[in-house]
Amino acid sequence: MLDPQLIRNDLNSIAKALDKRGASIDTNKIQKIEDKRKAIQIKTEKLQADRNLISKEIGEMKAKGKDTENLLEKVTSIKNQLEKNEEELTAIQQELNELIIVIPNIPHESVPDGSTEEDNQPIREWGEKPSFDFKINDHVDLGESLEQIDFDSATQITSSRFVVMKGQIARLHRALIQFMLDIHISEHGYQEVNVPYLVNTDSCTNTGQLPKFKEDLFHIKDQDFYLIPTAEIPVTNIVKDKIINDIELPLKFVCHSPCFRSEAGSYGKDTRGMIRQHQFEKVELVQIVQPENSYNVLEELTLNAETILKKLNLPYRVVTLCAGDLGFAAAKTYDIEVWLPSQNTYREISSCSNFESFQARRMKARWRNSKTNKIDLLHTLNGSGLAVGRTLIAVMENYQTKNGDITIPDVLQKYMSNESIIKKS
RNA sequence: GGAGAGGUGGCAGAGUGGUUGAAUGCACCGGUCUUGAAAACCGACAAGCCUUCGCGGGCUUCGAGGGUUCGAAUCCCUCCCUCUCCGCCA
Repeated sequence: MLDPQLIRNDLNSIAKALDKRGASIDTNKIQKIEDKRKAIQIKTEKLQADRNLISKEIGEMKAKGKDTENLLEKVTSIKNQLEKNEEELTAIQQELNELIIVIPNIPHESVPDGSTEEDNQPIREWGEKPSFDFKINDHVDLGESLEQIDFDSATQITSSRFVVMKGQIARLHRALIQFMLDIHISEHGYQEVNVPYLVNTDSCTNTGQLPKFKEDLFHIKDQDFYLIPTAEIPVTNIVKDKIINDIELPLKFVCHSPCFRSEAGSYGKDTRGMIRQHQFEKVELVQIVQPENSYNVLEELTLNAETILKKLNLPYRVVTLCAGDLGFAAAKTYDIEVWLPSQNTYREISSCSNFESFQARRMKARWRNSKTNKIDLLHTLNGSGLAVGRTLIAVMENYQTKNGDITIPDVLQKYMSNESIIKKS
């Protein structure tokens, strides 16, 4: 959520900034409702003050045993007016809130202009793309001929966009999770957390998935819970309604979790293989920081995610998302894209964002400055470190051999009984 | 699932209709004292919102929502959560 003060005082500059990301707001409508809100609120609070004063007086009179008939009459007429005003105020505050809650974050000044993926700005590349002296396969062909990836069974069990992994591939998948967690814990100083995979409406609203993107989520109707599309939701909401002392900051959390996405609206997209699934696993990095540090931390967090790819020796590049491609709550985002030989292109494997105070304001996550004793909103950041399914694909494709086996990256071998190759069993 | 108890400020814990946004203790912050620290003493100490250039003034909030009342932390209703015992269970 944007700062309500800003909305009140400088609506036009917000509109201008949002224009950059291709979002528009009806400034006239908002201004009109805001003006009305102000008038009604002032009037309502005046009436409340009057009522409080007289009620207090009645108490004093009664204590002295005096007659209160006059005062009661007076306060009754105030009460009737007040009820009407309070109703009106509630209604208009709600109307205003509904308008404000769907306004996306303002892009940071360093975010490049642009409206689509095409305008994203590559900022660095790492690693050497492998060259093969044989005809390469994609992960689907590799996995199926190894008989360790089974889409048919998954479809039978549930539906399309699910997968069954078996044997060494399943183990490799798990090894990747262990590896990622271990690096982030012991080399990058994150604390591991294990969180609920079902979350309530409030939590989803705080991080920005609701109310606007309900159709992307799986919803448990009976309980009004949602399956998490990312650990960002439960992990970030750890600081909901909290005031954190600055000596405890930054909070750095790493969390492995499954993620569930309905993928509504991506029907024709990535239908082959494990690129886009309804269920996948992810190791998520979350940092809760002081505002002045958040852009340095965005760089740090992105590098933390990149470290995994470096250690796996997978070629990748980092791009800065242009304003038009930014997610709803993000002020700035770096995407990390891994090289997929079968597609001869880079594919997103991590998205690292600074949300500034956008999420923190919604969840009332604040910190106390121990020098001034003042309270202020925190900044929140997160990024995948990394998406496990897509990392698995990248390993399979980049490490494939001529006869269809897969070499196990050195850093993963200790998680797989020191095996060095995945073969058909 | 059954029976009972309870949810109050950073924490602990008073408060059952009227000047209580809330006693008291602890923690935190400022000060006195001290070479320094501790102790002791003194003082300050919730958040959000509205209004104002500022000083200031006002409103709201005692799990959430509704109700009764001139007035609710306190009474009534619904929901959520926590704890204890029993049952069931990975």
